[in-house]
Amino acid sequence: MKLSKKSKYALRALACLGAPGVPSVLSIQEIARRETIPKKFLEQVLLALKKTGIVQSSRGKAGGYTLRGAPAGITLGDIVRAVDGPFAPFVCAHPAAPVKCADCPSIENCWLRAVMTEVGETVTTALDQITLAEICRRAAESQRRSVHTLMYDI
Amino acid sequence: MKLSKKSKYALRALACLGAPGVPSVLSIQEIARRETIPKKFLEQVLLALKKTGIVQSSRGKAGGYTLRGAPAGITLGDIVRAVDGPFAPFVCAHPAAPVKCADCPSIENCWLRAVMTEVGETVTTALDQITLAEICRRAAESQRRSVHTLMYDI
DNA sequence: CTAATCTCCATTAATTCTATAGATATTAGA
DNA sequence: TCTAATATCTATAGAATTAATGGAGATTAG
Repeated sequence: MKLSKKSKYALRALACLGAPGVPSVLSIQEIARRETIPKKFLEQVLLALKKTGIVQSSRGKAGGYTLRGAPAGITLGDIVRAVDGPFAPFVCAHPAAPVKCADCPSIENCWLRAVMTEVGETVTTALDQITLAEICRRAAESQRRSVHTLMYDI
Repeated sequence: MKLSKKSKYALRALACLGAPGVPSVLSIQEIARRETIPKKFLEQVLLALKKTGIVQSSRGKAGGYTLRGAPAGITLGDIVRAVDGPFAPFVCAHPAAPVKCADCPSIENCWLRAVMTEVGETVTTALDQITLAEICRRAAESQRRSVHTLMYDI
């Protein structure tokens, strides 16, 4: 079980936008260059992030993307949900729009549904504990450490 | 993000084997029939569950599968890991065999790796809180409730 | 105007998941 | 010993999803 590349790209793009000392507006092209993400694919990712209000955009020359809120107010859960949808262990345990599985008697009587819905909530809560601010902080730390290592290596 | 059908089938098969009042040895065919699972596919699922020691099997006529331990000692995490592998948000955050992602500078300096490894651990812990015993208990409960409902419906 | 940007829709390519097929090995019981 | 019912193993076909690309608008600063 793993996260999609979309999620990964979204995280990197947002960390880029949330990093201190970086222009607050970045174009798709610029983010793609910095993070080595296929430009057209990143376009879709950012569009999804925009649709859920995590980023905002401006068009035309000098346009680009910005974080819409403070990094401390954006969670890993928000990001993953924006690009991959919510975590629903099975379709019948979807938090917003549960659907009967083909192999269940009925959605009310699916005995896996209740417990799996809880599992979904637990995982979602776990993902919502981690904020973009925290991710950025740790990114910067890792960056520092890697530069440090490099100095000693040379 | 969701669990695979393999996981779902594994859960149902194990709940079947762990249900009280059911013969303790069940053949693939019998489990497939009870749970409406494609027989040859179930075969692979049970084989995976066997490889990690969750079930044991006997061959030949009158052969079949049995739980290897008590339902209380088998967790949802164990089951999902057996059939789908461990939860590794990204390949570089794989708990046992981390691999450098194609787009990371190096596995040590991947700044997402550390935080994502922790996320993986958190989710894993959550999945390991739920035991097969608990799932069976709730299955039986749901069964009872559905019969009850049926009686009133008629 | 023009060049750089975001937006939208469609399509192809790659990968993973689901399911099936067929041959072999094992075992209980007649 | 034979037979029928079972698990085991490897391979492959089919379906679905994910990843990536392409191209035609729409918008806007300068």
